[in-house]
Amino acid sequence: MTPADARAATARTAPPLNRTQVLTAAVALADREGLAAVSMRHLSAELGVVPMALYKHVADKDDLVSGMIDLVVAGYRPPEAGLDWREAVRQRVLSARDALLEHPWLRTAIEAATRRTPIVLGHMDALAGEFARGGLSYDLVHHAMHALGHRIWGFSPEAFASPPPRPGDTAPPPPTDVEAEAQRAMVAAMAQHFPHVAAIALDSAARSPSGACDEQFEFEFTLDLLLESFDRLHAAHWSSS
Amino acid sequence: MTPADARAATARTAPPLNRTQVLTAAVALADREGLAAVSMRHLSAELGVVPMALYKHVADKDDLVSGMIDLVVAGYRPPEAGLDWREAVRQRVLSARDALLEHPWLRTAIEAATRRTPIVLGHMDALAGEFARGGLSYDLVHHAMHALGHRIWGFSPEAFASPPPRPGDTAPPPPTDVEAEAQRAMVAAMAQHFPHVAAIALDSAARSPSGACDEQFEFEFTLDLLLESFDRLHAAHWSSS
DNA sequence: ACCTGAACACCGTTCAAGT
DNA sequence: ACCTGAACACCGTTCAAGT
Repeated sequence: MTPADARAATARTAPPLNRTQVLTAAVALADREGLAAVSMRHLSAELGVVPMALYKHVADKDDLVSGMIDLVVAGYRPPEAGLDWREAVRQRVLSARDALLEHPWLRTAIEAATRRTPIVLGHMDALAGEFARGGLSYDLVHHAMHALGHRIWGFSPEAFASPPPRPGDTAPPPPTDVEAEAQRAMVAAMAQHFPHVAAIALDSAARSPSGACDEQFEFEFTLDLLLESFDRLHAAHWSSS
Repeated sequence: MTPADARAATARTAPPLNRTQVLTAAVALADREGLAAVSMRHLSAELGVVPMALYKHVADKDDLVSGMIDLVVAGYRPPEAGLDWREAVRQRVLSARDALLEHPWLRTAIEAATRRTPIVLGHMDALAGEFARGGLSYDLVHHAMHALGHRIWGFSPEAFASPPPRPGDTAPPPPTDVEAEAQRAMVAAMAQHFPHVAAIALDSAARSPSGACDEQFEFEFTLDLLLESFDRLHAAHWSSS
């Protein structure tokens, strides 16, 4: 079905496109096929419309991606009222993490983002506000936000973990015997050349039966480590001037 | 000058291209015009060669970028021998940071990278090795690496800072009077809608005369905060099993 | 107000061919 | 062994035109 056909089929009944529809479709497309699949041309085809039609609702590609981020970030849940600042920050960050697990493309999108929208600023402000209401000086709040880094958005920097699988990828076929043998050799070579990385992997495997690093545990552990550090600095009468 | 002309001009004297030349030229191009300018076509034109010629020295675009990262990471300086583990980690991370300041595109490249090369694994292993030689359990080393996150590569996650200027961008023209007025209004609106972000900016400006956040100080402060946390967990007899 | 069509200046990568 | 040329299937975005 060409865009013209699709348009003709719905010309009488369908209301004109609007920004929310475009962004919602973009998010759904990214969820399904990954961020790389979200091109102006692919997205427009999905909406039964010519590529240039999108430019009425979105300034350009950058604005489209910003809008997708906003749509998700706007859904972060605020914490219950009356919580201790540590717990309030914890809940905000874990809520961000929930959204991220639903939308795996969000990590890449945020890392590549170049604009600071009001919604995004609002999230940062809310988080800074929790610290400030807890009595931390703005100097310490500043340092705390930097130390949290991308955990603010619900993910830790992926310097150590392997890259996540993308939805577009097909599952790898089961290894043949010679491939399995080659893999064993690889692991042995790894252990020889990178003994500490190998030791960490072994230790981690021994700790969790699944063999993989427990990402959720790791995230919460590091988050709590940071919160404790801020608390300690705060308790040490870290002063603002 | 077309690629053919360039080739003809040097056909007798120039030796054939090799991988190192391709990667070095790619790094220089990225330093000069930003990572976005490093396309197979642009790079090949710069080398006086047809795009497909690069594929003899590089598997594909991903391999090209991996090679660029390797070239820089291979230049990270190892710390002096006999240092305390905390100081050794500190020096490795600060050396990574030096390289990053020379190559601003490195942050984006590492964040987008999908392959784990031996050179990159080697850096992670060296860092994990410093912790391990300090007597930390591999479980704690694992957590420490996660907490360091992208600081391993010399940058902190840019969740709070504004995106860095790209070499390709032209400097903005000086603001006219009405623009300056509009900017003042923006700042006032910021302070109203995002009071905590504004307070942090004000506090930071009061602290450093330049008005901007002192990135280097911030980086080292957070790095030291993390190192202290690991040390404390270590001293608390954090056990491995 | 919203969508279309054709065009422009780009991409990465294939294949078969040259020297 | 290394480089070329033509082609394919894509991009984002412009401009002028339709309804």
